[in-house]
Amino acid sequence: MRPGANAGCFVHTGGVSGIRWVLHVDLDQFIAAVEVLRRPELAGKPIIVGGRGDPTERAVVSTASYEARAFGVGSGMPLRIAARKVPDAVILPVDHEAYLEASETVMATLRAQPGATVQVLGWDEAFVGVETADPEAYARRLQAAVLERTQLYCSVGIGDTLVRAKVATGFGKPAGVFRLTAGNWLDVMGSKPTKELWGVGARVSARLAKLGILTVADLAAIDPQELASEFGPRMGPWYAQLGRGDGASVVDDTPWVARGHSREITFQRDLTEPAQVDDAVRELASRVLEDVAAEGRPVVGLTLKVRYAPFLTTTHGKKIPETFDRNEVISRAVELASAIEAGRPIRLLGLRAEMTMPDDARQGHTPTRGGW
DNA sequence: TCTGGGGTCCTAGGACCC
DNA sequence: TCTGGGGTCCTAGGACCC
Repeated sequence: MRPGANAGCFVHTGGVSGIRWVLHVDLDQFIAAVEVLRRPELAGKPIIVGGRGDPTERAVVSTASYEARAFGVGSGMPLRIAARKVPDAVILPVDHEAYLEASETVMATLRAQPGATVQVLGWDEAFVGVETADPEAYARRLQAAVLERTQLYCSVGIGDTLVRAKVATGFGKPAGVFRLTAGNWLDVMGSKPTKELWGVGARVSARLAKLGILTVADLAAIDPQELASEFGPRMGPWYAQLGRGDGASVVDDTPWVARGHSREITFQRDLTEPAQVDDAVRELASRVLEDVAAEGRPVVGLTLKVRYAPFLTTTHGKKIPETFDRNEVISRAVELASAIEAGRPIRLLGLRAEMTMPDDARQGHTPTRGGW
């Protein structure tokens, strides 16, 4: 996204006249739906996908079907607890390749639509920018095309900004279409808690509440600079903008360039021996190196993440001179591990490698943390 | 018998330099 | 013999998203 390249709506002067719209396409219960496609007998059953499909292991739910969600199961919940809530659930292992393949077919279908600019956000969602006089009709055509090509249902949010389109999708689920613009934003969202906004989580909404800001309408009314003292010069004003639903309206199909790659291992039994830690770090380093090698860009930094049982997480990072050298990276990773507290049980280790960025990589993002 | 794995970006504070 | 002010770089930690 390019801040400043962000003029909002305009009227196309030649050919088909229309306003530029942002559509947000989100597949319904994507992972569960893909599983049902290859196992039709599962249709209508409560399906939980997570980890290796074994609810006795440490793992979490990736997706639950609507039938399972009715029992209170959702993404991120420990698999063990989810299994307890739904005794009859079908529990399946995560199959990344299958979802990736389905996802690529969906995205290709979106890109094939006339006039569409597609910005992929993840396996199961994308922004589509388009000029049209009838965005609802265009949304219905997108849904029909995706369904025909993949047998998957999706919901579509229509907006005059990325934020409004993204939030609108929630009102369209399942398989529906909903439009949010500057005109109806406050009518629809004003009374909702700030946590409903894309980019406001539990922590920030709690800090906002302490300032007396409870609803989206409260947040929309705040002077952006007023939040800067609480949240910093960038995040403060950005939250105020979120409250109004304002922001970028340009869908950017620039191919994504990863800043780095990371790998994590959760141990089924906590590690206690230094030798186990050493082995695990070497294993992580070689996995990360495979991912980095596929990019062909040198490593410039390493971060080791350590989660001690029960749930204290620390990180140890280091910049390193640009290198492709495998042994160099592994020995730096092992060095980082020397910061680990001796004798303390370890539940998770993660290693992230940062890479050099190409010169033409996009700069000056609006804060989004984890999307585009 | 709590808490995956893959990402991104922001902020605070210390070190260091002039 | 007691401490300015501005800047950059680096690390650790926090927050959020799918």
